[in-house]
Amino acid sequence: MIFSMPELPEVETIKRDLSRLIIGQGIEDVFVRDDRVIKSHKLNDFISSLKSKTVQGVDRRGKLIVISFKEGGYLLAHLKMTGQLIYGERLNLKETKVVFKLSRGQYLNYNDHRLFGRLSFVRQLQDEPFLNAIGPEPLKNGFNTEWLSRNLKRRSVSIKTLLLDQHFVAGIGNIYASEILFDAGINPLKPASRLTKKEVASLYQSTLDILREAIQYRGCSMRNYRDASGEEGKFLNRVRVYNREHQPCRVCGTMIQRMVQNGRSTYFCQRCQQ
DNA sequence: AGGTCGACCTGGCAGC
DNA sequence: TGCTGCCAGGTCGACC
Repeated sequence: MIFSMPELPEVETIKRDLSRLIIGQGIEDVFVRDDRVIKSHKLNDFISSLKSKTVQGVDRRGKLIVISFKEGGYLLAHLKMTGQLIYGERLNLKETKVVFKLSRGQYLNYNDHRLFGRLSFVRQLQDEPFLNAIGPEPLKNGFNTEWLSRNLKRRSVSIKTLLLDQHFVAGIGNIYASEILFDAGINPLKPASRLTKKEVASLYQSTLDILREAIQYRGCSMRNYRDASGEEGKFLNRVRVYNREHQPCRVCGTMIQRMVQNGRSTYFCQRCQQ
């Protein structure tokens, strides 16, 4: 079993594919096979709110997929670690938790092996607390060296831990946090407030470079995600440090190390990230 | 209020 | 073989 571990680049890839596939389609029926994935208070409300709605847009905020409807309201999907949105024929797997029947005879399947992910329907985006609380999009204008420099100063936690904090900046997860810090040449243990001006500039540039490269390669592991072109995420072949403990650094040959920060694995090169 | 840690889940896998 | 316990990681809430 291969999982996707969706972070910003993976969710962005899903968003782009779904935009192409489901905009304009109506939801004819909703089959909930496990109501634990539905965040709304009442299951019947969730189903009746979505039936007969027509998809107007598919967007992304951080790692959250936001599907909007012509009639108003939003379907929010947070895939957490093992959630998948798969378009095509109706699936009947053990991990298929919700199935949407669409108007062109195809289906949108929500799979979630470990049940961490959640679907919800909200009338307004403000009704979702997560959306009100998360930080800026790293690939948009509000995120820049001045903003970083100003906000890093206030935080004493390690820079790796801070990059994972969705309230600080949206969309970065455990894989890309390690990759970004390696690319920037910054030690993951360094307190955010102690980054030099030069390191802040590197962090900004590496965040953009790594996330853009990952999106270009369709993320890390979308092997179970089917789209019209049948492509898979290929960024895992390009990671510099993630999951590469005891393997040589691609830059200097030093063995990549793994350590645990706040219960999460961090991969880094001791020599390149002083 | 910032920081830390366990809970939520399931299955693969190492070790005995 | 079969058991135990660790590991994967996003987010929330409890606690200091």
